[in-house]
Amino acid sequence: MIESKLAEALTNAVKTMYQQTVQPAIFQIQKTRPEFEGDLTVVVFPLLRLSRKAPETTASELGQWLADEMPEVTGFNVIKGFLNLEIADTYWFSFFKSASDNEKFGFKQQQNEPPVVIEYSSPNTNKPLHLGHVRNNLLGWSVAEILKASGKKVLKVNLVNDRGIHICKSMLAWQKWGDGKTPKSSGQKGDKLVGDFYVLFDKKYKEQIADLVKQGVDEKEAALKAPLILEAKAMLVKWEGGDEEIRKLWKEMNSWVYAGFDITYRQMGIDFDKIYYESETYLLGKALVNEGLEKGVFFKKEDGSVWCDLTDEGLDEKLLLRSDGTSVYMTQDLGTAQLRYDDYHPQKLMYVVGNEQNYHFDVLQRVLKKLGKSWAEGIYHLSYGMVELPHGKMKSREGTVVDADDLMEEMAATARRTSEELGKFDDFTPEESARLYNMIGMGALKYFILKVDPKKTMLFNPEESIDFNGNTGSFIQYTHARIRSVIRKANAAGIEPKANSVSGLLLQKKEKTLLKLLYDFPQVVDAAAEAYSPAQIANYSYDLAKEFNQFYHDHSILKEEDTAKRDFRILLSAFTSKVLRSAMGLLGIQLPERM
RNA sequence: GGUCCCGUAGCAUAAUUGGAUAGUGCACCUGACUACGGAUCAGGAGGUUGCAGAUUCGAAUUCUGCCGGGAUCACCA
Repeated sequence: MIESKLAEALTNAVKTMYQQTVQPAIFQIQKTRPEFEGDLTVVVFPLLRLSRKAPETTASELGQWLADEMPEVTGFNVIKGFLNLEIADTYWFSFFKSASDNEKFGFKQQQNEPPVVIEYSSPNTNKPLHLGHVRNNLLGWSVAEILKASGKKVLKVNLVNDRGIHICKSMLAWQKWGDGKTPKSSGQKGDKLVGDFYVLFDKKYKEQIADLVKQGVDEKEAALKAPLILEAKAMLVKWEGGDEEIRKLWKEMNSWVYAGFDITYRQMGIDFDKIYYESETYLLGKALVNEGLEKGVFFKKEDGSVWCDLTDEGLDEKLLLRSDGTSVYMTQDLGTAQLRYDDYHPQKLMYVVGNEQNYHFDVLQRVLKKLGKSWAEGIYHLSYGMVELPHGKMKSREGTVVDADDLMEEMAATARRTSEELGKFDDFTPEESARLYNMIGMGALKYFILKVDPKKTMLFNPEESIDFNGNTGSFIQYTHARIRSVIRKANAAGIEPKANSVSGLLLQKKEKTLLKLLYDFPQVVDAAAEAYSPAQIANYSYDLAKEFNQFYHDHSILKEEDTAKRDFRILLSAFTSKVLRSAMGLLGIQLPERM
């Protein structure tokens, strides 16, 4: 890499000219802004204490040194405290030759070190997936892929919340009013069917509360005493007691939900290496709590409830076991964390969970540390912002929840409409066009969501839907399709150039900026992995596509008469399409040959 | 009220992590070889980066205090 060579040369320069010994890392070498001449820029302000000279003088001296010492440096200019360096075309060409054929360009080999376990999705089995899950799923999947690309071993895991009072509510409603309805008998998707019964429960429960209030019962008390909620609680006790009939129903209804989730996940294009179920792990937490009691790091109150005192760390006391001995959310998460650690001994335990749970994960880590689990240090909560609608948050009560399946279908339908308006492709079979519209719709959706910095709250406007023009997934897909079209044409004309035959050319301006941008890709992957940010990959992809379009606009490719230039441009285009595919692949977005 | 997060053009967003004149898209104007694919390209207009201080060669970015928005502080998950 040229940057490290420059840093090394600068280290020598400082040693020789200014008699100072420094680490190469102190040199700030960045891309030269397009409005200035040059390729790379050294910021000299931090070096003034070494040179004890004016910024311009220091920059000139260092620039001269580099120009003398490094054949790659063909020129330099100084503006204020910025030393702009020109890098030889031969350097960029040699990069081009070494990288353009490499399918894995930008991807590191897997390092031999403990894995990263990343949990995402984490659905409840009482309702279908919605827009919030979509952001979660896309984010988790993409971060996992980016980490893999940066050389990490990664395990994607899902934790399904398949037990608890909320599940019992759906079950109870189905028992009472379901008439034996199944996904098969009704033709309804399993998660939707179960979700409907959850909603039905809520409706009937509210009616009961209202009746009680009419009879003069206090509203809070009514909520606790309504027959339906008592039944649901009784059912939960039965479930925990292993009641056969209840367990059977529970298994069946959950299986409907899983079949429904599978369809949604498949359509979304996400997957998991392992699925944990809370019903299988919730007991482990209790053992940990007992361990803490024995060690004296937790304490029991008079009513029998167990707590962890975090007041000396600026937090509150945290409940770990109810007075009746049943476990709470925290208890379960302690258990699953331990299990996950035992399963994989990971270097990092990541949780992709909304920022509403920041406090929960802060507490989780602290409690585990109190238990003396040194691996708790590796817990990382990848906290992301909520998705809001123009009128505010999604509220199931107000019917403003955006269903994941509906959304994806709508996206594909919009893609179809747009394509038809533009009058494309009569020669596609129905299957081919369906695949394409799906690819475009999902690409738009994924890009729209992933281009936003994870930690930011984002706004989603269903009416305006998602753009297909400008900074969008479709723009990048279109760019790719156009490149592929050029290459098809070239191949059809019998032109199939090889990278190592390219030589003796000078880079045109747009060729150079494009090539330099391609050169950046590996660093972008690293930075995105470091920051857990698919948004950085999305922004890079957009810049790259935009840059290519400018190049494409300014220069002829196939019509270029100088065959050496023509061949180079074909290869440069092919290289671009490859990197676009790699980058967008990290976001789970496919790029079509035609669109 | 305590703790944490966020305020960038009408809207949506970026800024190489403290670097040059704060980029980009949508929407709005104006243009583009009679298209190697116009879902494209070029140009215009739009900003006191919520406000006020502090730190320094240099601040959207760090610190302090306000203002505004959100989350959380459950024997819910």
